[in-house]
Amino acid sequence: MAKNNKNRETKGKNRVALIEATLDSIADIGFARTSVSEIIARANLSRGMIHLHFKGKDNLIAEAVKYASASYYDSLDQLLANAGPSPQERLDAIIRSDLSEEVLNRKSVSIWYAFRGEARERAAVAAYSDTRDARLRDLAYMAFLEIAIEAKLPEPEAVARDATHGILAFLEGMWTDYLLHPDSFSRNSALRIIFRFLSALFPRYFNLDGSVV
Amino acid sequence: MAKNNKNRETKGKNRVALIEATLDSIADIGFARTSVSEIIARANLSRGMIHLHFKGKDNLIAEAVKYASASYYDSLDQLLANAGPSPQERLDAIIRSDLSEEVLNRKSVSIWYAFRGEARERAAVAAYSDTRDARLRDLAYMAFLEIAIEAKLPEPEAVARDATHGILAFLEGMWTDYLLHPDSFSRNSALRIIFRFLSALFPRYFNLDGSVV
DNA sequence: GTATAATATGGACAATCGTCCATTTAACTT
DNA sequence: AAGTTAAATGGACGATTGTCCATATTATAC
Repeated sequence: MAKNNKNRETKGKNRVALIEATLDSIADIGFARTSVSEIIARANLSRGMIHLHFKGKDNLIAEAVKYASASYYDSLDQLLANAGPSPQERLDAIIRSDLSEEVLNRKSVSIWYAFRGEARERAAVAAYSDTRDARLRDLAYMAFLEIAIEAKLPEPEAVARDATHGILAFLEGMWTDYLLHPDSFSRNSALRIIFRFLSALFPRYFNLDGSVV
Repeated sequence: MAKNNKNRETKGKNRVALIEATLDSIADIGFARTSVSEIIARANLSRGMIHLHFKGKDNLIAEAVKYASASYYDSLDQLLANAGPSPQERLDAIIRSDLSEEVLNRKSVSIWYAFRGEARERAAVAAYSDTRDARLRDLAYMAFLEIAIEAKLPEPEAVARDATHGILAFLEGMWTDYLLHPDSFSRNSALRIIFRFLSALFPRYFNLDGSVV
């Protein structure tokens, strides 16, 4: 037992090392230039390791997609745990988390866009992130619906649906902004802009600084 | 003279054929799998043509970036020419154009994201699109500023700046939406969502269907 | 119609790709 | 301590990469 654990720990260590070297390479030099030689050089491991752990490069890439997706949602979940109870506080947490340095940084945004840019990997990304993406979407929808009903807006479901779709598109757009202009990108501006739009839609629940309780 | 023209026409024809074959391949199978062999097969031309017209693959890719960028802005400009005179009509035109089938379609969105995903090509994309992007940004800013001043909003410059940034991020987000879910994406939903947010910010200038005159 | 120059072809080339395996090294069991 | 199993190495392999050139073809000029 103890032996197996130790063995598996070592094995797992190099497995993860390969995945992280792959992601590093993709973030640094792009998907197209990320070769087996590049990956093993970054991981300081020998050629055969990829075959041993993943049976081939394609599988390694697939696992890297899974890993990156899981990392994103894990970070997000961790930050979301601190959200206040009110719907506007929950939305505030979603927005701030998705724009936080822990979730949105040069490496993560590069990796995310690299995978999306490759036709073959888009399906893999979708497969591994759609269920959890749906959960996030649901979280936002419920919060908006609560607000729309309490604010006695007409057609609260339609408002909540559009607001949810809108906020997620907004966040996506901010990620693109960061990818294309990482130096001039400002998290505070991004937050203020989103909250400006939200405060126009739900004046009593948001202002330029975030949620109002 | 006449000879040179005819020669140059033929030459130019194959030059463009190579660029378009490159873009087709990138859209279809991604950047990483787009090889010289793949490109010449799609263009029905011989191996040496890439060297003759572009001196190498890297240069062909660079020209393809330029070409794709120019195509996008050309389509956009053409559609923007039909915009009405009022600021809200100009913004309406920007939004509708950027989400029109002519500008936003499976091929264009695939190409755009493929280039952005490749670290090496991000700089090239930025170089060829930033000046014209700035023009679009300026167009939107001027329109929003006009509205914000006329509506007597406090701090009209700040409002216009945020609204501009916000709308462009919104549009970016909708493109991502289309990339990830091309089948379920709805142009009408995208438009309604954007106009819902805009009508909240500027109630007398927009409603759910677009600009109000 | 012949000469000249531009355009196009397709294969040769070294370099690199990803896969796989014979071998060595390390870990664990008894 | 010897034996057994798992992990790791690094080179061999054929396939494919992008570049480039000798050659053929076509278009223009004289």
